[in-house]
Amino acid sequence: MVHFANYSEENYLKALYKLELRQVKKITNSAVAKALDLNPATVLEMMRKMEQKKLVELLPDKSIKLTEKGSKKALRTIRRHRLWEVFLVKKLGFTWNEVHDLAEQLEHIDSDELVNRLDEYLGFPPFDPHGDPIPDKLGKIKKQVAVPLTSCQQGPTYQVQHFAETSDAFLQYLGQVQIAPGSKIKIVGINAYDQSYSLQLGRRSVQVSEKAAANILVQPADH
Amino acid sequence: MVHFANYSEENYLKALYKLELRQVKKITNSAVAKALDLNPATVLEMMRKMEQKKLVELLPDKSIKLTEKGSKKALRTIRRHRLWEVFLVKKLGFTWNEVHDLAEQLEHIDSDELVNRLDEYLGFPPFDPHGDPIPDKLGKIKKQVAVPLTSCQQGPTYQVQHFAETSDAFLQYLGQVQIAPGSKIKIVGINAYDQSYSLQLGRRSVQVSEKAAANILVQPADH
DNA sequence: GAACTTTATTTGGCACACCAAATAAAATTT
DNA sequence: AAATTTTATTTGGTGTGCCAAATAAAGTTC
Ligand SMILES: [Mn+2]
Ligand SMILES: [Mn+2]
Ligand SMILES: [Mn+2]
Ligand SMILES: [Mn+2]
Repeated sequence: MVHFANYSEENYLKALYKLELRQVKKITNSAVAKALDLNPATVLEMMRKMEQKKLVELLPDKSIKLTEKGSKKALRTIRRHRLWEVFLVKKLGFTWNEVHDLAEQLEHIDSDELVNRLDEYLGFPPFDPHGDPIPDKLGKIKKQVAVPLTSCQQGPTYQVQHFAETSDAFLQYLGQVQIAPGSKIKIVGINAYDQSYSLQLGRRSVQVSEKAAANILVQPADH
Repeated sequence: MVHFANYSEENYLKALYKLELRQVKKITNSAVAKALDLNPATVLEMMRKMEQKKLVELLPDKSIKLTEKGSKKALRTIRRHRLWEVFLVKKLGFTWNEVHDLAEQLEHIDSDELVNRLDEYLGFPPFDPHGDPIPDKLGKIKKQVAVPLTSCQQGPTYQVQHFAETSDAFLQYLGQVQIAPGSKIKIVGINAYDQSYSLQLGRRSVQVSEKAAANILVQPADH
């Protein structure tokens, strides 16, 4: 074969889409490199190729933007990924935390017919096992709404979207506990005495007040 | 990723396995090249790498032989291929002639856990939609038995294995109609008057007597 | 057994997706 | 505004799989 479909390209598109979703202000080569664990030089090279293919625009301020075509393509891959995840959990009995890496492979299987039949077979599920919305055949996807951490359960991983407050004090506080847009958070427990939240961020444990938690807006992490 | 699992290697292993199954007397680089539609130089190069990895033996007479390790690995890929084919037909409603190319992609998804669960989900099917046996978890596969063309139906493609007669006259006859081990045959019809068989070989149509058909031993072509 | 034909191997190259190190440009600090 | 730090880009690689053309070896025919 030697030309392995669009394996890499699809991964770049997904990464870009997710950065845009996270409202990263300026999507740079290095941001993408970090997201995909690649060298910035590699990303730059690829971005130029993808610009040729009209999948991205490289703006004068060096930021990268998906074109309509690029977005559509990213959503097709995300659709596949999430539908395979549903299949693995619902039909093959995997648990939700086992399926991501497999879906990372399956998402690149190149056939719209296959994915549409899979969708039908699964009963057109609107969400994947992690709570993320599944784009439909036409690429329409439910807007992901960020919710305050106070309305979330223990267990799943959430990703910080933005904050409901912008005071210096709050932002400084966030810096202190190292919570930023993009951070992945698990709720470990809620203190029965003062309603404060015990959170897990990677290997770090932090404690935040209920007030703070109410201002942290998250959505289910899509893995 | 850049190191796409063992995509190519798996395809070489499958091709070698199938050539051995067809009892090709001497499996050469060019035979493999033809089977995979590659340049012989490419195959040679790959064979040397695979020899290093103890997947094949390169014999003094320049023939290629799978090692035990190589065979096992080939069978794992064949198992995946055939199970996915069953899935596509039984669960997603594809027809048996639509599934091969998809399975060609799916077979390279790297997870034993996945394929074993799929096997279970499908109820441990012994055969794929083309009638080929599916190796079990341990790589055990039912010996494929060749049957006379006279016991086959119209429609599916069969592959010639060997012949029940070895007379010069018969072999010469086969040469004339260009039927050889490995040939793919479809039965187009059986003449009601003399029981002769109308066969399709690629784009060639040939007519053989019932007597000849009885001596042509075939098995379902696995695509 | 010489000539020819076929098959195998070597050689040099290519595309893709990647990286590390050097340099250039931009942003930040002082 | 200089100096410093950070970020972006260029440059020169690498490994994997592939090919075409040249050469070498083996087989076949005469
Ligand atoms: Mn996932
Ligand atoms: Mn992926
Ligand atoms: Mn098949
Ligand atoms: Mn394959």
